[in-house]
Formats: sequence, structure tokens, C-alpha cells
Amino acid sequence: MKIATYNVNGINGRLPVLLRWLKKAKPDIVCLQELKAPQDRFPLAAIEKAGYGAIWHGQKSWNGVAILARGKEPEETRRGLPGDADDLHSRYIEAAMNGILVGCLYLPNGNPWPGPKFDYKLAWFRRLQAHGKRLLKLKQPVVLAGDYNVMPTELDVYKAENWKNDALFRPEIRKAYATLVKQGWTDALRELHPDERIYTFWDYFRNAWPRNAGLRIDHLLLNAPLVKRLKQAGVDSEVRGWEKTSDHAPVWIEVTEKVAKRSTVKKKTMKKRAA
DNA sequence: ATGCCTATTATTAATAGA
Repeated sequence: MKIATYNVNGINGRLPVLLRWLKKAKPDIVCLQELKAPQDRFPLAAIEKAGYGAIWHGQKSWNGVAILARGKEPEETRRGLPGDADDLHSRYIEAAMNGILVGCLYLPNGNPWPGPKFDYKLAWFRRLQAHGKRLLKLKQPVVLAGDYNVMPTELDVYKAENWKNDALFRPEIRKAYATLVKQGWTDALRELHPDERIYTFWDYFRNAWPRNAGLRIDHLLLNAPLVKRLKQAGVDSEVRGWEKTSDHAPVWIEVTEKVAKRSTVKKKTMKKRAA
């Protein structure tokens, strides 16, 4: 089973790119961010034609998140991150499917630092930590996937010194991410590729894509039951080179369909021992 | 490097993204 996250940067403007990627990559579950479309402008007919059920939380001009599921309807469990009734940004949606709980998030950018937008980002992070703690009490597999707008370490940025005072790399933000992870999450890409330079975003300007001046800011955090099933992880970076493409590339993990039941393992072990 | 590129919204320019 393949689970992906993709900041599409405008679902209507990028629809041909999204459909092309869905057809090629065939992800089972997709978290989308930056729909940049109001609730009634989500291209449901095209998504359904591509074979996906969907739930989404739109917003005029900015933000917007969605969860797609191949051949089924995601069962929505939450819309909006708890902790601030006044926060009207569409940045979090959550659903269950295939026995997995999926949280799709678009964390605030936070620039410029310092300022109210940076404070909002920190506050949002604290709310995510609080919600993450609650999710970790669940026994079922959980993934928190999306655009976190944070490069966790210097390995995740092409030129760290240029980003020291940027809201995506400020120590407070990296610390907030580290605190979240320490609660019991695993950064799936780093788990399987601990030393590799991997990017998920390349700026439209400064010729960033051709010279591979990228950032790793899109992440999939897994709880322990899902880490056990983690097989592969990667970035479909070629998508960044397509016409009229997003500045992000899709990031994905491959997990086994189901963990072998203990009774099955036991039987096999006993058979081996008997033989 | 407070711009460069790209999108949206509303009208030729402002705002946001990262």
C-alpha cells in the first residue's frame, strides 16, 4: 500500500499534473495541501474519474487540504486542528481508510521572522503536538503527512547558512518539530535514508530546480504500528520537472498490507521447530 | 539577496508562498 503527500500549489491550475501523477504512481492514499480553491471549486468529478474518493476542506485563495483514497471513500474523523476556535485556516483534515488513520496537514509558513505569522506557526505547532499526543494513544496505525514547512536538520537544506533566520529553519521551529517527533513518531524518509540528501521542494526562482537547490519540508510521520510495516520511502522528484508543475514534489511511503497475525507467525515458527 | 517565479483575486496591482 502506497501513501503519499503532495503540496499541489493550486488543485485547479495543477489538475493535469495531479492526474498524470496519480495515473503513473497509483498511490492508495494521498494527502494534498494548498488546494487554493474554495470548498465548491474542488474538481471532484475529475478526481473520481481517476478512480479516487475524496474529502477536502477548501478555502478561498489560500491553504486547503484534501485526502484521496483509491477505490474508496475516506471516512472523515476530523476537520480542523483542535485548540483554537478562532483559527479559520483550512490546514488540517483527518480520515480513516484501509485500517489506517491519516492526518493531512499544511503547517503555516511562518515568515517573516520575527512577527505575528511566526508566532502563529509556533502556536499551530503546539496544537499539533497536543493532538499528536492524543493520536499516539490509539492502537491502530497512524500517519501524520503533509507540508510541515520545516527542514528538520542541515541535511535537509541545500545551503543551511542562507536559511538560518528563515521561519522554515529557525531553531524554535526545528525544536518544535523535534519535540513532536520525540513523542513517538518516526520520520519515514529519514528512517530508511538516514544520510541521504533528499529534497521535496524547489523554489520557482533562482533556477532552483535545475541546480537542485532544494529543501526537505514535506514529511510523513508514522506511529510504531505503522513503522513496523514500512518497506520503502521516496520522492517522485521527476514531477517537479513537468510543465506547469507545483514547486513541491510528491513524497510517498510503501507499507505492507497488513502485519502478519501473531497466531500465523506462531504456527510457522512451530512448524519450523517441528521440522 | 525582502528580488527572482507563480498563483489567486480583482483589474493592473496586491498578497502570499518558502
